[in-house]
Amino acid sequence: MRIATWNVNSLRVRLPHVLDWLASEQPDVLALQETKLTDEDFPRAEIEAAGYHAVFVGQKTYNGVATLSRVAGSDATPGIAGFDDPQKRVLAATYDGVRVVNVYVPNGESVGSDKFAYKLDWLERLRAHLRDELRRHPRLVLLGDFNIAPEERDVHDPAAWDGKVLFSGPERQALRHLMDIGLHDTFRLFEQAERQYTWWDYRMNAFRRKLGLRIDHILASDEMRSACRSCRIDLEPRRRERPSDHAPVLAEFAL
DNA sequence: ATGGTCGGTAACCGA
Repeated sequence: MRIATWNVNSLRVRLPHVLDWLASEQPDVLALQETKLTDEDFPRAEIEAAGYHAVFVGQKTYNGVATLSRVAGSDATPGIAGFDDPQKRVLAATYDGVRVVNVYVPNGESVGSDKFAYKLDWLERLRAHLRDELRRHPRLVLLGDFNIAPEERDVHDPAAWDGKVLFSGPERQALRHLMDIGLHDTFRLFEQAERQYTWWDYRMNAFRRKLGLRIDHILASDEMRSACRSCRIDLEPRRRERPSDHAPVLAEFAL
């Protein structure tokens, strides 16, 4: 079972890239973030023509998540239980007994801002929610744009990013705290080359200069960790014309 | 040198 995540930064603009990537990589599940469109504008027909089912929860202009899949998902559940958040950032569904939780974690704007406080609060609510989900679903994958680089090796210049949003102490601690419930970074289960990132600022030729951060993750429960066989970042879509600022991440599970 | 580039939407906000 191949499970992937990709922040597309507007599904309307990136649909050709997504359709090409589905054809070339043929993931069983692809979690998309920042679709930036309402449910009525979701390109369902184009996705289905490519042989994929879709569940989605979106809004105008901002946020929005969608999960595409070869087989239809069941028990699709938007949001975090008990948290009436108008921002559409979470969508869970079950595929062949695997609970897949697709998240677009708040960006946080800058350390100390209101949006930063929202990000930390949001992560704590997600943690409580996932603890319950894990009890019900031992086979669980939590994936998406976390807007947090876990370690120094996930940042092109850790000294410059020290204390900055996406790499600040409170954010990294919140991510560790979330992973403490029993979630494992599939990327780090395997030997990886150095300086591998999933996001590069559009400005200053950051991608060409390899100035990135690894902020998109595929986390696996204990049972799914045991089944995980690989995890890699695909840079090919980021090299194309008019790319998303994020690259897709793909993990393979022996299921 | 505190900028820079995108996307969405219609003067800027969010990332």
